[in-house]
Amino acid sequence: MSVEKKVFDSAKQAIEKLYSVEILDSQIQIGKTKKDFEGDLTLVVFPLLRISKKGAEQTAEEIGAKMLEDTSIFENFNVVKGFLNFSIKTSVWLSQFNKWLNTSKFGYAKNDTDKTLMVEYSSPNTNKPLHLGHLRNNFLGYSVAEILKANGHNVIKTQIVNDRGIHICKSMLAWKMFGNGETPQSSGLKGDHLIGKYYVAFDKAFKKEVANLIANGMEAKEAEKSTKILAQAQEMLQKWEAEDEEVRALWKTMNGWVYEGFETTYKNMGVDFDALYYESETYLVGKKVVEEGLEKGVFYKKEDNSVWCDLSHEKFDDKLLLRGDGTSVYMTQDIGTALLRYKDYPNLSGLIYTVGNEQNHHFKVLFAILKKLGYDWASGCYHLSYGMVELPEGKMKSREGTVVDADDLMESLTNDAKNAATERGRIEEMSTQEKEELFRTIGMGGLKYFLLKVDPKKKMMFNPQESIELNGNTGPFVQYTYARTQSIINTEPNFSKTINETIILEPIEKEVLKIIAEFPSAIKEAGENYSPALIANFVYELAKSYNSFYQSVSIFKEEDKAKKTFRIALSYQVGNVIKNALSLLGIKAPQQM
RNA sequence: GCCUCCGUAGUUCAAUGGAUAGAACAAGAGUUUCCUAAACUUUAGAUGCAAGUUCGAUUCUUGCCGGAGGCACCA
Repeated sequence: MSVEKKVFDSAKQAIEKLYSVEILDSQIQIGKTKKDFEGDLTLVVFPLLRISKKGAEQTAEEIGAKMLEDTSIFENFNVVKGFLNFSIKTSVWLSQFNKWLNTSKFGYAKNDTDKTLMVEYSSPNTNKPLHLGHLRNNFLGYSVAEILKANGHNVIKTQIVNDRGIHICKSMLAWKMFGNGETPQSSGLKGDHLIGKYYVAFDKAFKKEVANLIANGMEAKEAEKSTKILAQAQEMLQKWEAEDEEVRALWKTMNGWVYEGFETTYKNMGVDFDALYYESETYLVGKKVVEEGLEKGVFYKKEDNSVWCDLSHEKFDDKLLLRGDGTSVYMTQDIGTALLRYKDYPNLSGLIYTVGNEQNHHFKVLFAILKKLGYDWASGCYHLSYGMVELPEGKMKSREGTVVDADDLMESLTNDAKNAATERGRIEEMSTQEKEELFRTIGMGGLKYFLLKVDPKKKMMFNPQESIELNGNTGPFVQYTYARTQSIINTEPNFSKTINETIILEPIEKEVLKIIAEFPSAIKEAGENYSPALIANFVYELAKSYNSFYQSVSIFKEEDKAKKTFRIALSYQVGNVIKNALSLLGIKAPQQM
């Protein structure tokens, strides 16, 4: 049982005895004591004044005295206004510490195998390479999946590959028109970048044609609808839907190039998937469901043959599900994808969509439609909505060339890490290969931490000019702290994992223990809130306090053997917790740097 | 027009309705005969404005000001 839980139980018992009432757990507020006050844990007594019918200080004194009398874990207590601060006996902390030392995967919840969650992330379009926004998405989705696993759930990582549609045809058409048979091999370009080049080329040609039409006296809106090149792309889409052999063959080839490129990028990112879904397959399921829904009267048809869902009871506008010509829209595909997933995994108790907050409305509507179709599992669907990554000049727009490319950014950070490590690192005796690995570990650690330390719900700013900081509240700072702990362990690998519980601790040592103690609740809260940022905040606090300890306390020069052993064991435990916390963020912890 | 979200030091981020609003970067001042100075210590600096609810408000409510996103036969 954790110290906090012990205090909680003690407080509850004391209050119920003192005032002869039963109280709710929510009325007992216990938190860490703020650092300017004396004590370890604090009970806020304000909510209890109605029960005690006494002043704040008097109530606090009464409860404190009772708890001290009934429970043996307290050293003493003090009262400041309505705050009851407890000092916990050092031996209690050390006894906890001994338990942690001998627990594998300290902080992780037990695996309850009956709960399986699916986490969707990434889900790119196959017409252009991945960018900074995708990085936030991927790191977030991957990390949330790891955090949910640490909370004892089974997790299936998935994505929906948006491999069909007009945007794909645009790249294909431009390649046919301007490509002269260029391939990744012939051009030396990564497949996804090659396709992205033709997506941009399409847009250029399209804009040029529009400009010509306007110059010849056409209205702007009219001109945008009248270009030959767009008509050709639409024709290509129709051929694709009709399974025209030539179009399908080209589509397969070009998508193949993109997948090859993506594979490299995902590998560099360190993310992976357990199950893939392709829009080219799921949209057909969606169409079928919509047609069935129409027969059952869940949806309705307009005069022009288009199919709609009435959502007035949810106060949404009606939603189009099939166009007049029978083709599907985004929503149709999403219905099909969800359905297919629950068909493939009937035991899913939740489906988490990691998608940007610009689609908040889309997902509300999707879930409402699924409910209307009568699927009970719809209530387990959750939109993990995250904020956009913004640049100083505003939002990234791929067609305006203001995107930060994922491959470029990862490479540039690895390079920054290389410069920093060559200058400051302890890497002389490493092989070239080990060095390369380390640079990547540090660079990616910096990038991932940067994107994950911010509350996912909030938008965040990225300034390419300033690049990503490697000092301060950063991934490499935490990684460095880990390397320090490993250096200690390597000096004395055979230390005892049983600590004498009667030793006297320095305040900073107790502080480190208190932070370690919070790891289990950090994992729990991060899981409940789908927030890797909580893990990042936690591990930063831990690293900071350990560094402070490291600076002010000598380990190997300590003459008291019991204390020395404790300090080595503390380093060991801090190292373990840092390593595990970082792994929840998808970040590697280097042995030395 | 309607709806949703966001405004915290110069900048980027924290703070289950709780104590004197925390960090980092940038700025200033220090710490290497000692286990990794990618570290540590330290100074200065902030809740958009106005009301309300509360013992207590960055947090809840309302209004205003400022910013972002959404409401498509786009994905």
